[in-house]
Amino acid sequence: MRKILVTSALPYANGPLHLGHIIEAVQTDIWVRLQKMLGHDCLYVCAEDAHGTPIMIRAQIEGVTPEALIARVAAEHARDYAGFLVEHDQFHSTHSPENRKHANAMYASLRDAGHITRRPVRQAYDESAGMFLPDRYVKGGCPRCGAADQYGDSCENCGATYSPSDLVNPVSTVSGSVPVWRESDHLFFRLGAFEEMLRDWLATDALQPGVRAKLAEWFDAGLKDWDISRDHPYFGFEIPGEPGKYFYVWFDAPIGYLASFTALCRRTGRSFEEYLRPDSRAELYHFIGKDISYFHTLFWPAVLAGAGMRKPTAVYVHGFLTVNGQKMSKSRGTFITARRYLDHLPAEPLRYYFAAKLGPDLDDIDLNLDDLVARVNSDIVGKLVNIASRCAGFVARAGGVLADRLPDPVLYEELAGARGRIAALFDARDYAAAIREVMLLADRANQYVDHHKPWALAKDPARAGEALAIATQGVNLFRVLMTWLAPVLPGIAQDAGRFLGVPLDRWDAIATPLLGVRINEFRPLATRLDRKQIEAMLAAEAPATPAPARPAAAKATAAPTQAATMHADIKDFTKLDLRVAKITGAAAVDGSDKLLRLDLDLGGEHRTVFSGIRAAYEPAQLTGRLVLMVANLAPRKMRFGVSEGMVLCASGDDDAQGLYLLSPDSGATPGMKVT
RNA sequence: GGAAAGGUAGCUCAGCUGGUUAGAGCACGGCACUCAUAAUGCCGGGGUCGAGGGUUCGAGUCCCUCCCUUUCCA
Repeated sequence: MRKILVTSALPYANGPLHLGHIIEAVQTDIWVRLQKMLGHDCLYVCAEDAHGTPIMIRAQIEGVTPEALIARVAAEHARDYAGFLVEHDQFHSTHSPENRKHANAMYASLRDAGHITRRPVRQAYDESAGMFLPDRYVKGGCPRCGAADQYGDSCENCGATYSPSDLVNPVSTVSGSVPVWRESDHLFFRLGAFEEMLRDWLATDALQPGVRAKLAEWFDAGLKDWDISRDHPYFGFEIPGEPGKYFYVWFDAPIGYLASFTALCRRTGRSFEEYLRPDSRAELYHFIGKDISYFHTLFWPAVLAGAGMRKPTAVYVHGFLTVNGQKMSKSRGTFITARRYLDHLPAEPLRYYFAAKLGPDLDDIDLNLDDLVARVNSDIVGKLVNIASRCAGFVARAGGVLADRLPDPVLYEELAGARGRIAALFDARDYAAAIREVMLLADRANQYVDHHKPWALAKDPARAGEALAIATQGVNLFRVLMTWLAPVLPGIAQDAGRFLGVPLDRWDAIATPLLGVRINEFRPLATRLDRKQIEAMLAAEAPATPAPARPAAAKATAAPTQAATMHADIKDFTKLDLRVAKITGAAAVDGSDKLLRLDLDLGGEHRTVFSGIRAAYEPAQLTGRLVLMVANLAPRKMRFGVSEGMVLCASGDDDAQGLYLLSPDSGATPGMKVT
């Protein structure tokens, strides 16, 4: 039995999943489900990618610990994957004991074998925040075209690439201060030592032609050492024997595959060694997007080999997702999170649509929303499910039991006999070709029913048996087709299995038709999509990622809140002294189940405020975060002391909707006026 | 800036190493049928294959230039 271990890329734990994540997860999930149906021992593992500066900073902005942030995001991710019927055998985290153990051990192997070197790196340093700044956290003018407000690695205006020190008037996006340049020692992985091994690996069919070409370019450019350490403060694993230095997030991220698998092994009693030792006969596949092929086709195999483990059997790279022909865009409303999609539409149509467009190579995939509706309605409802729907009545009226034999075994074999070919197309990840073939055969089934007209036969009591036979043939053709789509449409396949009285979970089960058995009442297996659902989704505000202020784009359809009833003039507004404040301390108030006592720094001035947010926030989460406050609210004497202002929160009509502190964007400092 | 992939009917896509009148599904028009979630079947209109050059007896398919789209660049 083939033993197969499959991964898809780890989602980063600083934000929600969007459809770009989902297409990869769906591609992987379909492949895994196929292998399982074929009878192989196939496992699908994934994990949260939980380390790095962006997580640390995001947590600061939200006023929570990194651990709390990644726990929350992990729960959201798990919910969204489940919503799209993506079934992991193990879902873990890079911030786990297993990952620390593997990262340390692999690093030690590399170091002991002489693959690690050390040299100083000059990097932007934010003195007020006390941290080194990744390129993306320095902004400034492009040194080539002069465009303002560009990231430290490349210019979005002219496409130039450079380093942060080249920027004109660089600014830290963490604190808004001007960064200085500081040197510190970094650890490097010496990739060049693995060139020959990588070239050999490249010669196998582990990689698609497009990826190979890309690799050849990298070889030509010369393999550079890879910087795998970052200095304190950093959210990650401290490197053994290197106080104050941490593994770079991209070093321990792919190791997360192994950590997740280790957790699975412990849970199920499998042998990690059997899969990862250099001479393992198990297969290891990574599904990834083309943006991270560098990490997976150079560093990762080299790290594995350097640590005495096997290399991946293959890395399968897919293209990017565009929506309606364009890059997903927040301002156009086409930046679609998984949650937003699921709030308005069912998952399986999208799984089908992605499958119908996914090929074996790196082409980008376009999600055309009108096409989605048309295609799903006509293929799934109009063609496929229709076969069962139109035949079920004849079987039911004849007593609910299928005929004892097929009237057209040749046609049955014509369809069922294609199973090897279709499995091969799915296996080669040419889902689009597989779907085309299945739908062509679905047409044959509808033609068959149409040609033999069971409804005419059923009218003649003497020929009622013939009508049942035709319907039996139709139901069996449906079973064949639905089996093939089970990896793509697992929920519908499960319902179809209930209708047929047998599960559609084995690819070869269709070698023999279903005869002489009772089947169950037919219930609609899929409903049509309505373009209105698409429109509703596009109109919905993307949660958690408010669109940038752009009045012209504001939808007139946005429901006005009841607050917009009374006008305040500018004088009313200027009476309020709104300020940015930093919480320097927070504690529960004895004798009150609602209040927290907050110590606030207003840029030199200190205030104490009692705030009724105890139900929504743990005091420990709050220290250090920035909030907005009304600084000139008349002091109010309370039982517990004097409250010298009020912090601002958003809330719904009732407590159940929660309470949310307001924060300024990064860059604001305590004491700034809000106007 | 360097590089890759793509530009084929209104829409989404097939067209392998160049070879008879360029295909499918959807949409559209006509007919048929009524079992089925207004589903299905049959027939049909519709493309100077991004533009321009070139190689060839012959190019959507090879070469060059340009335009557009998407993506990647440790």
